[in-house]
Amino acid sequence: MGRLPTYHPMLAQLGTLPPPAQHHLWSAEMKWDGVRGLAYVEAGALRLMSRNSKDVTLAYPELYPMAGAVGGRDVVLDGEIVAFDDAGRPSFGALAPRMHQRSPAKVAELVKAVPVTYMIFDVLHVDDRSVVRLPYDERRELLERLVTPGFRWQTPVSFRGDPRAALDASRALGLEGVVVKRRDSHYRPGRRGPEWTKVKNFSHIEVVIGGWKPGAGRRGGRIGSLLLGAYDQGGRLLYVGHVGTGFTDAMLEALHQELAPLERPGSPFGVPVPREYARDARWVEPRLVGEVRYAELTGDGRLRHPSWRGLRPDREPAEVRIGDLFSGHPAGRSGRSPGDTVAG
DNA sequence: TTCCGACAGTGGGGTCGCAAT
DNA sequence: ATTGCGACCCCACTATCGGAA
Repeated sequence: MGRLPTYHPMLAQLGTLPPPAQHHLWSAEMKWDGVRGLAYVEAGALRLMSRNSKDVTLAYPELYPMAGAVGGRDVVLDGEIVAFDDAGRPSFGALAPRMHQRSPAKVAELVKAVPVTYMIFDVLHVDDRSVVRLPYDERRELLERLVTPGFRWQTPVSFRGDPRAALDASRALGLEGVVVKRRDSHYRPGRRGPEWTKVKNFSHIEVVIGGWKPGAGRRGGRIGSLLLGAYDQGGRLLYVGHVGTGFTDAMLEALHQELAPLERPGSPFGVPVPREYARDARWVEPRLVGEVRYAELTGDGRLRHPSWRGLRPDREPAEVRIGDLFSGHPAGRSGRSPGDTVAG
């Protein structure tokens, strides 16, 4: 049998849950926060490829035995490589050191510290046959017959029925969200479309603008990003990250107008902002409050995947407390609005 | 005509490796 | 030894354009 063809992973589009009348057309899977990987099992050997078709096999030796768990077939599988933290939740941060590591000795250390699990959710090819034209339901059935779950790999369940229940479960489990997939859809390699829709559990916070960085390219001469802060118990303005997306051109212009008269020579932050950010920063009096949507906080207390929602002129900067980031906002009541997760 | 998909280009938090300082 | 930078990972988002509806 011939060499396996190369596939590019199909991507999900960010969106909202389908309306209830269409629930029977969709299936929901938990969204695993890790790195995408296509697994090529050929002649009993595993090859793992990243989203951009880089060979990352050497970084994940604990997955090699998976080659013996597909009934001796040559297959191409699609899934997510995930590292779990002590609480049993997927942790991108715990996975990060592995992603670029190729040195066998260092990899071995990392495997021992934080082993990964391959969450398999699709099958693209079996022996000489591409199965991407099979509908999702049939590929799932094939996948579950094909793969024998192991300690370091599994085929997590696909939920039928009300996807809202799956989304609620994802939130309760501290997961990123769900991916809903059309049960009659083909696998479209390398494409991003609504037949795979990711629905995420976002949080919202209010932040104080403490400065901004000039942009580049078409953002040249304008705001590139905003430096954000929140006050701690001692009244110090702590740096919580940047936001550089979510603005329309008009919003950028309006912000520029509002920030210009607030400019000041030194940083308003009560603790040093990392040098690489402070270098070309323009500081402002911390008077403006805005709202930011984000996926989660990093280990350093920075916003991950932040996006700007708009100014909050109704808020006082002094009300913006860092404590709101770490407590008092359990996942689930952290300011989600219905529009985030439910189709309108 | 309007709408949608794909793309390019901006921005974020990270890690690692390597060249320049 | 430190710093800067690009290559990879994760990603959100806006603006644009051409073709589908």
